[in-house]
Amino acid sequence: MLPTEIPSKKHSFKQQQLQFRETAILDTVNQLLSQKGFDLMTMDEVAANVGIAKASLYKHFASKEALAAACMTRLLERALDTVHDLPDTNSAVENLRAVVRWAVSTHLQGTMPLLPSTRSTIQSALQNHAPYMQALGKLIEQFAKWIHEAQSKGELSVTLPSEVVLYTLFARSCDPVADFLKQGGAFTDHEITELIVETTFQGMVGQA
Amino acid sequence: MLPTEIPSKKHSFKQQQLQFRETAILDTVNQLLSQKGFDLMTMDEVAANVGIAKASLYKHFASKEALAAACMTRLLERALDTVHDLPDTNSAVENLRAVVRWAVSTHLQGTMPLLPSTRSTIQSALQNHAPYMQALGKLIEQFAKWIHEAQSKGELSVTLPSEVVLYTLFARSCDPVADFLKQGGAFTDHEITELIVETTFQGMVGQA
DNA sequence: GTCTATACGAGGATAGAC
DNA sequence: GTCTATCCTCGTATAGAC
Repeated sequence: MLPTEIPSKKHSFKQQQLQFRETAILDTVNQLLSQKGFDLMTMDEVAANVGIAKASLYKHFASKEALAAACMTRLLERALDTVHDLPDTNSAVENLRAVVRWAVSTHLQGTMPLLPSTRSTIQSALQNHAPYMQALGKLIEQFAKWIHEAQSKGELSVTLPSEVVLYTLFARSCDPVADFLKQGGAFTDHEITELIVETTFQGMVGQA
Repeated sequence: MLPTEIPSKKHSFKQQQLQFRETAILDTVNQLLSQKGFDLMTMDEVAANVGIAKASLYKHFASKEALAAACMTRLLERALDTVHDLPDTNSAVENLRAVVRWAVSTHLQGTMPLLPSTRSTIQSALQNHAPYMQALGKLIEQFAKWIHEAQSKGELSVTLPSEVVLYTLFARSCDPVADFLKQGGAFTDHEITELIVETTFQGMVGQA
């Protein structure tokens, strides 16, 4: 027995509207997560900013954790897109620098949800969210490749364990230095980004 | 009219006990602040860990904010002590490295309260707490001196604005890289500390 | 100045009408 | 699947006895 009351055209339109609203929700969450982090973000706030009732939020996402996980997954997929769009002509280090540049500048625009520090309650929710973990795995795999290549070419210190490089890349994406410098008001977003990329790769001592 | 009922000896003893308990409270808070940060730390937890009733806590400190501020002030005073105890033979850069080393290793021991990121609610409470701001001012002054000296000697990149160096010093004290590496279990605390100090000053590229 | 008990608000989540 | 109204837990802070 086929359903008779809903033509497929209207169904597709409904689906689109649903999709549209979920995108709006995730945009709001993305913004709030970058401004206040998971623990300080409230569902009331999310609902108010989206312009819907809190109960409606729970029709789209089962919990605050699920909402944050969806948002973080979307972020990782965007990161993968960014990585994919890098020019083939880049060296491995140039790619790594480009990723940090993208992350810091996203952070400065206020659209970089705080990456799960060891001190937030999302941490475990993320680890149980398969799509997030899968995207993260892909990203890490790509980074590991570049790190290895850069080290074998001498573009990156060989004495540095690759984990240190990997974690440093992630950590710089939410480096509070960016916030402090922005708050100071003496630099443009672009200048701040370059300063952080530079200190990350060249250090504060600079070239001898 | 002098008080008659309390001999000065007993009074002093009472004072000592009070001091002792407050130290115990601050030790607990210090530990909890480094494990969970301000927003996730609860007063129930503090009271339980100290072994006193929550109401008693409020006899010593007026609010959660006041408690955190006292703890952070004590931390800054310890930092000042550390700075003061550095050998005179050190160069400016060596002093800066020593400070980062102290901070990271304190962090790894679980006794480094998270420095006020722009995303916590303590931020404003700290700015209104005179003792904290005064200690912070002294520390910044000393750092600024060393940064200037190091740059004029060419021990630190001259193209780097001093604010960037200053903020980076503070940021590395609560660098999540340390937590990630510790969680990985592949390195000792000492190794982690040296890796972070090294990447902070020499960068990931290393010496050409 | 320590305790037990409680007031009070905030926030995550749900009920039930439309 | 959107709304209003409500539940319930947790966390800050205080009251009041000893």
